[in-house]
Amino acid sequence: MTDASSTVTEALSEAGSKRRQIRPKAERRQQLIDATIRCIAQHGLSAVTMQMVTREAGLSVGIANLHFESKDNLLKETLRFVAEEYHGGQIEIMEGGDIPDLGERLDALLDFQLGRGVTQRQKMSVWFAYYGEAGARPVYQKIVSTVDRLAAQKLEALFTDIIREGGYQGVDARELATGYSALIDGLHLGLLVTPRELSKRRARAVARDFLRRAFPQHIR
Amino acid sequence: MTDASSTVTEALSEAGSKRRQIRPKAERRQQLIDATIRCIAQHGLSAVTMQMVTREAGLSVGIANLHFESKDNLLKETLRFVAEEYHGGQIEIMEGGDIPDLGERLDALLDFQLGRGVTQRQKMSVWFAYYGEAGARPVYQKIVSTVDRLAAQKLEALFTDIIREGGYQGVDARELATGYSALIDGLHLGLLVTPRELSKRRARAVARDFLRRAFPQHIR
DNA sequence: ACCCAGAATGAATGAATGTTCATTCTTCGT
DNA sequence: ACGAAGAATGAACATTCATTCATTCTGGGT
Repeated sequence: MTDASSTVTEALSEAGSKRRQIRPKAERRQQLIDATIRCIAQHGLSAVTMQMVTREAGLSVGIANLHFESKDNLLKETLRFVAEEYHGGQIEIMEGGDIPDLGERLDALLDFQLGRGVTQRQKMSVWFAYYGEAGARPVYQKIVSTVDRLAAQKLEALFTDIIREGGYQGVDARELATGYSALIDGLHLGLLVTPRELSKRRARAVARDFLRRAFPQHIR
Repeated sequence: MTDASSTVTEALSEAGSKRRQIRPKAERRQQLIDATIRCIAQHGLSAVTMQMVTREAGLSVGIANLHFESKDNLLKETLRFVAEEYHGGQIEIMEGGDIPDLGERLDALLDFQLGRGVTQRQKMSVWFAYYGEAGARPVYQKIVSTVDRLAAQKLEALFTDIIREGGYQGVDARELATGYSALIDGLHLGLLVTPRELSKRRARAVARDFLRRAFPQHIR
């Protein structure tokens, strides 16, 4: 800790050390996925290169093919990670034993979907970069479909509970869930492509409005 | 017309003639843009090459750089074309002197946005391919923002008229327009990425539901 | 103190791609 | 019929990038 060599090592590691470190496979994988996310957000999916990603991760080019077999695979795993993180977060809230009140649970969901800071914007970029390619790449479609379907079911279940609790008439949970999901996706798009026209604040207001119109007793 | 050489020429042109044809600049540009759209839809934006596009157009590689200076420019112009076509169509309907009844005009708009056949799917692919890159490419953001802003204004104006005509209370035209636009974008995404989960029929029903909830007297 | 399994490196390789331009060909006005 | 303007071609070039692998290095086990 206090001897000369470790001091040098730490100083170098902050500046861009040449010192080689051996770390477990799982850690390196995550490190590379995180770097990939940052690169996609900053340069766009089509401009991402292996050199760029490994440089961002502070590692050599060879290592990417050591832990992932190929660039294609790295990109695929990155999508899987982002998809599972995003949908996993939603699902946790929707199942949420944490929040017994259904109206509050809806609020928490909305906050998760349209809240957060810069990080969220990075994830959004990645999200839509893959959507853009999904039309031509069945692999991406499949990854997204899988997690998407589960989240859709949970949302429908939550809406069903709310409809029952509120005794709302003439409302179809499934259709409403489809609409709400699409609305959130569309708002994400707006935040990404025309941030000048659509503030995060207004996006939240729009989504809340949708929910209020459907479940007036539960929202505000 | 009836001599041997022209017969041969026509036969060859149907099979994939080597015969060189000179055409006006505007026509060649459109030909290349159309080919680009098909290539993006089929292979994804990141996989598109100049060879692919010019081959699809039945032309040589050199011609793309003759009419557009570079690949970047061809892609930019293709986005501009798709954006203007899509938003132009919407705007025409919304201004629509053709359809005096406001409810019917809404219906026509919805049909335009979620109707059409295979062609529409191609355009959607292109649309979202660019959205995916927009986060990292200000040029794309600008092209989309420009046409988007105009369409948003027209939609807000139409909603304002409908609100006045129906005497709807506590409804904000601007917020509703933002929500409706986002909903349509989200439904397009769903149609593109998870066509198995979301049929075009159901997408239309969801959008119609949104409008009915806001303007019950005007929709069905 | 020593060793070695395997983690990490990065120069080298070959394939793919955007762009150029010397050349060929078509069309149209005369 | 002829010639010039310029549209069209595609082989050649330079660059960029994913992938490989011979080599180096690290850290835990003995």
